[in-house]
Amino acid sequence: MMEKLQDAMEKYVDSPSRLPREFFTRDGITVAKELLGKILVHETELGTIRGIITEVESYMGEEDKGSHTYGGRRTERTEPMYHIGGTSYVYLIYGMYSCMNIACMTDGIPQAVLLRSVVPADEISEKRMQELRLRPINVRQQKKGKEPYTLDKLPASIEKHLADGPGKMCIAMDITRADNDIDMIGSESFYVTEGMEVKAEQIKAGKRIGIDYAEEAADYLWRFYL
DNA sequence: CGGCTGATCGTG
DNA sequence: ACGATCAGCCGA
Repeated sequence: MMEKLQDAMEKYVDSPSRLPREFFTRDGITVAKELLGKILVHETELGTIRGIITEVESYMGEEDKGSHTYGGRRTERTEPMYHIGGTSYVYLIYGMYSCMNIACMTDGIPQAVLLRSVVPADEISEKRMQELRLRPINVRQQKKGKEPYTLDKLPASIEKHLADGPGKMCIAMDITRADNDIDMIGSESFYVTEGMEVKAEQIKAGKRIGIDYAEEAADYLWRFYL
């Protein structure tokens, strides 16, 4: 596939280092907090897309009632969570959206960080995110017989909420189940790099979203955001 | 801004 | 049957 000149130039001018294995082979809370401000990079059909990570959640293994691995549920779906730190776990939620996590710790310990939100790291990434977000919305517009939206006429749902949720983030960065169970330390097209400096006092904490069934674990402050 | 609803399908 | 969700619509 041809690499666009713009991407080649960006890499030449600015190629921050990729996070190493040791970054991810730590506990899910430490990794979650430290991922804030780092850059998620996906090289797609549209070109390279870079997002600054601004919101994450920790899922803490077989004892965590909020986790897919609660009680030791090791199935075909949850298998990537059991893999070594730095492995992606992308799954389908509500039949139509993807959610992306990065496994932590070593093999056999299913802790992970759910990536919930990013903001574009540069102008070209923002454009590409907008284009990707337009697609499913315009499919619906088409069905309703309405005019499709364009980059010049973005709906409010994209203008104000480009990638601020796990499903929206995956659409904006073209992350699908094709990106599941990938070792992000070695991948040429899907990885995390150093990003902006984040001080401890910039990190806020809150309850995790959408796990009301998790009893006492629903109240743990394992959601972190800038 | 907060609340509500329908959409949609792999998983166990 | 059930979600680690979202867009669009409504009312304040």
